[in-house]
Amino acid sequence: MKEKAVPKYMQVKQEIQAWFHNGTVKPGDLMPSENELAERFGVSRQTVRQAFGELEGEGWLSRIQGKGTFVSAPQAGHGEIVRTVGLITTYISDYIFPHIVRGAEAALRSKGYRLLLSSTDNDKGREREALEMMLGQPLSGLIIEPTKSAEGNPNLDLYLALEYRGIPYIMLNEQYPELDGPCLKTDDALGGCLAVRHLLALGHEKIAGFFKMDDMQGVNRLKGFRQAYREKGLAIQPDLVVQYTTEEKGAKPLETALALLSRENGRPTALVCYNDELAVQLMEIIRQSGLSVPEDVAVVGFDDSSLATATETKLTTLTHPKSVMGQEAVELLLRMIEGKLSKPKGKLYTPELIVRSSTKR
Amino acid sequence: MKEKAVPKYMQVKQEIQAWFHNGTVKPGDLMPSENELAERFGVSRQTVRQAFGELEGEGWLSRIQGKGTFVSAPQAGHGEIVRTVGLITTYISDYIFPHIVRGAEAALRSKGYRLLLSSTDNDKGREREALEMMLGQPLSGLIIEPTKSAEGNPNLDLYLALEYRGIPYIMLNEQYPELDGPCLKTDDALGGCLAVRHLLALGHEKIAGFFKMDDMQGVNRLKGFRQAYREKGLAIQPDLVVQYTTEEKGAKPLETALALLSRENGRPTALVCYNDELAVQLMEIIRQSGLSVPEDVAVVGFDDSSLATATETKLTTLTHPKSVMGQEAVELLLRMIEGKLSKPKGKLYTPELIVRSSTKR
DNA sequence: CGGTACAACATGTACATACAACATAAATTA
DNA sequence: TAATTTATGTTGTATGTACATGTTGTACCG
Repeated sequence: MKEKAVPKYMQVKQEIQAWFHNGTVKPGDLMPSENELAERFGVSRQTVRQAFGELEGEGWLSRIQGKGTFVSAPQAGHGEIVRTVGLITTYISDYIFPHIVRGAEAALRSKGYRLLLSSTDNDKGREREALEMMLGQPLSGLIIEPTKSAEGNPNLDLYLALEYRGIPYIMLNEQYPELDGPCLKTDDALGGCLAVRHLLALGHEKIAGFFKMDDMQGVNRLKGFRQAYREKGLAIQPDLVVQYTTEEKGAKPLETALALLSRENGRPTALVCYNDELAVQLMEIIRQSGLSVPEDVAVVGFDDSSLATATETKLTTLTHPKSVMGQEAVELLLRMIEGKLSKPKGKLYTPELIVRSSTKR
Repeated sequence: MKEKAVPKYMQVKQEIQAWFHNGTVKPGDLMPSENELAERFGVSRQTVRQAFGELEGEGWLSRIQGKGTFVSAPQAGHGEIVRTVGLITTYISDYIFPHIVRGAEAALRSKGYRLLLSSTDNDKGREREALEMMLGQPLSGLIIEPTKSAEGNPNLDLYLALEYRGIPYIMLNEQYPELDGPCLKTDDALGGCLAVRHLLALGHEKIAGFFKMDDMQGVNRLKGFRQAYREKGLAIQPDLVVQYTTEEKGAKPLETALALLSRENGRPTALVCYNDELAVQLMEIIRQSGLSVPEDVAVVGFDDSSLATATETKLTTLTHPKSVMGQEAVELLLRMIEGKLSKPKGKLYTPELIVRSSTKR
């Protein structure tokens, strides 16, 4: 997955396009001269010319020999009503995201809107690409699942461009702290809390937790995990809390689990997993360790995905709105688009614990 | 006599345009290389490039790195560049379809195209809705997975509209018999054949097959199923072939399997399942019948989905290109869009048998 | 015979230079 | 003062070089 081959003139072009979006330059303005930009970007004048040439071809700029280069007025559209909504998720193919997409698509189709889809693979650079691509043509509104929401927002300028252009948008699952638009999410802290309360009520004391810490969902689920302990006046054994990132998810949590499970004493009797995907992997690890679920080790997942019931031992997990979230996001967004909403408010879904056969005692 | 103000690149451009008009070159032709023209016109390669660049922008030429410059088909371009590709699948959220979408999205994003997504839920009415919606605004091309491809095509008029408007399209998985566009699919008959051959080689004789018959994939997989029997000179026991439709898939195959497995004598020793999804469900049925996989009953699935390895008993299954199919569909479509393909041809993927622990003896 | 490696050639990117054409404002001149 | 010239800065044209990247056919090798 290496695509570092972005030509300079393309970078220049995108940078300049960003100026249009965020209002650095306005229609009618005189652009800096080719030579000045060349020096500012550290490229040759020819390279700037190539970028300008494409932008002129696309109608963003108009050049007048001897005078300078000007920003074109936003082509007063063909008057056509745009009925297209963008959806940017972190992943498309994995896990619960297809259900979110599905819910959104169904709701949009029933309203006569088209769905533009893109994904970021949890990479902020790709998030930028996706936003720029969507902004390149007319758009009614946007639904975005933030990328690595716990780590800041380098694409803030593009979100401001959205607001500048009056395109409403909604966040899914988490909100960037820098922004204040509406957001639909689950009460992840409560979910973590419910999971641990359930296990404590079953008599478990050594409960290990595995959380992905580069998005707010993991952070909040861990927060709930700790809160449940506090409620009981218990202290958490630090080495039973495993934190990892997206990049590490293929190995670190599995290896750590294997190490924890092979302990002679102090072996955890229950695992709280960041999501069902990890839970299923850890159940496999448990089997390989010669232990069984739920007799030796109880397991709790998150999201109530299809994986939860595909395995032989059905997984105890917490619900996630999934397709309902996609659907309601669209409904809220369409009301914002149609201007029928004064102050859009997000929604906090309350997760429910589904007790199946992976927890006991 | 100061009319010498015609730039060289403009003269070159006009000269080349004359070739289009007087038939010196025809659409699809390969233009002489930049270097050759530069020499012929007595100008530098850069000057030729500038002329070519404008002609490309106006739609006369298309350039392919490494191959050459080609004369475009005369399309009544509104000049406006549309870079949006539609993708219509039967389902979005389930099974292998997210992977196809993912492959397509990644390929499109890297080429600067946007992806319009819709789904039909395997319903021809919704397929019509989706097509109409996509046709409602400018579109570069379309990738479609046919709905119930074994049952005819009531939306033929819309496909003809696509051709009339010069919008290229590609079929996935199956092709409507009425149409003859390019199609990417797997060799499902071979897949069915491989599955049965494998089981016969293991000594199984009573092999039951479960096939969804309202799309061509199921029909072809059954065809391969029967062919493998013929090769061995064996006859198929008719009641071991279970056919069902999308609407029946929730109950009929499961109930029939339960009935077959509870037979005193004549119980099948192996099941060939339309796909992994059904295979996992049938493995559950087998467990409920007090039997085990693969000791009592062997199971073969199709598509090598994530379900195949999520279960305790890993599933023997046949590969499906999945995301590669989405990616290659996009690559083919973009070449068609850019007019760089004279006669687009589909592709037939060869499935491979992945032997895991669900087959034995 | 089939696969690999490589050479040849196509377009793509980047930089450099030089001068021409044009617009504008300041300086000069009638 | 008004017209003209000049200086300066802009984009436009033209050419050069160099290397990167993608495609294709051929020669080679197993």
